[in-house]
Amino acid sequence: MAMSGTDLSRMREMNQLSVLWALRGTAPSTVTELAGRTGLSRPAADVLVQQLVADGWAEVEEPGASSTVGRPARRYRFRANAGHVLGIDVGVHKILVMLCDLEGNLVQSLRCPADPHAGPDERLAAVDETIDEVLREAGMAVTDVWAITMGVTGPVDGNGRSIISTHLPGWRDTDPVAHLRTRFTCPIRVENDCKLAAVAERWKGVAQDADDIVYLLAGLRTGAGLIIDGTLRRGHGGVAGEIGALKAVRWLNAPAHLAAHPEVPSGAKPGEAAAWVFQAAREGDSAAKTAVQRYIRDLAVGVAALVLTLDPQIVVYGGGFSRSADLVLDPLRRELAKHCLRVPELRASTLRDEGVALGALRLALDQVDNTLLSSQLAAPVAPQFS
Amino acid sequence: MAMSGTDLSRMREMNQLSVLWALRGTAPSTVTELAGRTGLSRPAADVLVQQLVADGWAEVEEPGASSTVGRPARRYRFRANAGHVLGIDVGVHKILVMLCDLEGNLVQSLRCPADPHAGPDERLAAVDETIDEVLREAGMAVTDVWAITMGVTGPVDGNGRSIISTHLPGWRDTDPVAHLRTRFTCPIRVENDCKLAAVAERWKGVAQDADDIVYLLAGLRTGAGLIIDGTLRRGHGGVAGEIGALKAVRWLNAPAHLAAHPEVPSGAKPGEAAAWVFQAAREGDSAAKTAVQRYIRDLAVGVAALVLTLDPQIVVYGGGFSRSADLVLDPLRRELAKHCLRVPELRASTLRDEGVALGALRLALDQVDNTLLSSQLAAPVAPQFS
DNA sequence: CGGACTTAGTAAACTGCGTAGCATTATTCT
DNA sequence: AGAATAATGCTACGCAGTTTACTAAGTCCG
Repeated sequence: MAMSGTDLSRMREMNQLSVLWALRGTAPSTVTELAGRTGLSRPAADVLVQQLVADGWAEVEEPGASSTVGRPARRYRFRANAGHVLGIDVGVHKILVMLCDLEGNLVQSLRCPADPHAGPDERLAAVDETIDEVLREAGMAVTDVWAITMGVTGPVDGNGRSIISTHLPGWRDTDPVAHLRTRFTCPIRVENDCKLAAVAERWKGVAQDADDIVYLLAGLRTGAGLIIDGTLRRGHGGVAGEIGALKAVRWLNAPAHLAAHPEVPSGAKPGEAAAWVFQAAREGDSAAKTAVQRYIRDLAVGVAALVLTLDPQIVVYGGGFSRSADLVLDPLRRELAKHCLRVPELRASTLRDEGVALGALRLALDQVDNTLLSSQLAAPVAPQFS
Repeated sequence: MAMSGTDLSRMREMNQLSVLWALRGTAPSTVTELAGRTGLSRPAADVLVQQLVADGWAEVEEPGASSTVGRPARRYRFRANAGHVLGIDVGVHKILVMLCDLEGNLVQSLRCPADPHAGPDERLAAVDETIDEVLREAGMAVTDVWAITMGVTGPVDGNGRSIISTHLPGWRDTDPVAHLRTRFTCPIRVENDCKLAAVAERWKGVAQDADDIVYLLAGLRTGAGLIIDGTLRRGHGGVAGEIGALKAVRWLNAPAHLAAHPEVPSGAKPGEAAAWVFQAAREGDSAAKTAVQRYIRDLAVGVAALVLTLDPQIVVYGGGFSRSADLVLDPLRRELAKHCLRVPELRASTLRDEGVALGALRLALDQVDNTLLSSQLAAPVAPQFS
């Protein structure tokens, strides 16, 4: 609560920001609309929006065919393409790079397969190539990128370095932020994949209406991302949500139930085996149904621990297994009812394998908002460093 | 981020608040000091602080013997006794009422024993009597109280009604907020005791330096209160932290280990039995040491679940058993090291049985800050309703 | 003991910002 | 074509904080 005194120039800054926020995320607006939305008088809104145009934050749309009586109004539009941000999902098997503008509209994206055994140098080189390709196709230069967020598996510290464990080979000794800094001068952030996917659900997924969310990344590995009071929570050391480490919580073993089915086609990869068991269960195979049941029973203990701790409004079931959410949600809900005082809503993610990259985009956009659009409002150029 | 436009009158309001915040919690200040602290010019700080004096928020201290060169300055002081708040701890065995001024200085407090079997009407009557006695001794009228927060055992919903379970007999069907509203028109809040004690640790306890805190109320019942990013978290339904409900977490049984010692003096109450076992363990009794060990082992599972979920900076061990923290902290730390990825600091509370009431005071003060000292700054009178 | 020095308090002029109100302009309706 | 409607542009106004200058009230030192 360290309020500080304000003078007139700061007031103008605030009002300019207020107009800018009123401009964003809406259809092109007239000055009168802006005045109404900001609570400012029309002349004030007018000079402020014209300043925004002069600075390059907004652009004018001259009146066309008017549909109503009276003099047609000029409309002003936020220049969403003044800058762009990158969201990157570095997975074990794939790399996904997305580029969007300042309003979050997807401009370009590219998925490229990755060698699961590739070391950090090789993997980062593949990331670089994918980024280059995306920028090339979008016709962007390096300086058009205002922020980058990258998602990786496993816990990450405040500096973006992997700690404790990760399934990216050799990643423990890598500093991906430093790598990206050799090419980009904008703010760069590296974050855990579950946490990013959680952010994505609140942004464009099934949890847009909630402020307290537990997101489950369910696949061969199970992880969680937590949003409390609308904000992603990392914990003091960046390992919030890693409930699977508790021995009483059988998250490590839970997916093993699925692989243990006796009739799984030999030679199937683990992920395919799980999908096969889910399908068999859907078709009535009783051994498969038992396997799924056991998986859910073990999964539920960890989810219950998270739910009892946080009392969220919504639990989102995402990750690779969310394609089989039809088999999981109802039994999981019943299991949770056994454990929890208050059972939250349970929803299946619909973001498929794009959640991590989308969440990365959102965090990068947040970074831009905090750096450029809050404290001081300069002309639109890429912010430096973080 | 719904920024709204500002005009000059609002700017003055903000600056007045800024001066008020600069005035609070510090020694009486000169205008020059205020100007420096707020970033305003000296004339501006001057007229603003004089307005605060006129409104009754501040008072002047005429210059006395000056210790430095130059003309001695008038000093201005926040009028902390312009209003007061009540913090109430309604326990099973006792009622504790505290009264403090707007800067949090304790003005009066009174503890009075309660009949464990008393019903809600009788208990609330005792609360009323204790409040009256405190106000009488402090020479305060009902209208001098600007906010009240009351702590009770067990989960509480957003309206202050007990849900799920509580150990106050008959409390489920009581509306304590409505009861207090018959006498007080100020904002009233009823909150779970663990949560309040957590708030107290961050305010005046051992966790003043942390923003992410797990507080354990350890006694015959075990409970938890969570502070994340400096804010008390209730969860969507008010049951955040109730990890003890999980069967894999043996919090219900954990204290039973202490009572099960074969040589506990017969006729001892459960609380005394636990204290006896702790003392015996301290003196080397091996059966007692085993009992404590088992208690800690079971306690640790639940704590680990909370810690793994939230990754806090500090875990505070409070509640009735915190007198025996010397026996608990080190073994608990070792147990946590087995379960957790990152072991947080573990500290013992020093607030004895005053934590709940202190936390209640703090929340009541927060309420005053939000109502009176933030949006609009009227003359100092008690806010109405909540 | 008195003048130089330091700091506080006060009053004026100045600048900047948003508001209110009115004239002007562009379009539709009759 | 003229009335009605709604946006735009312009000017005078009031208010808040800053700057600057000056006065008041102390201390320090020769």
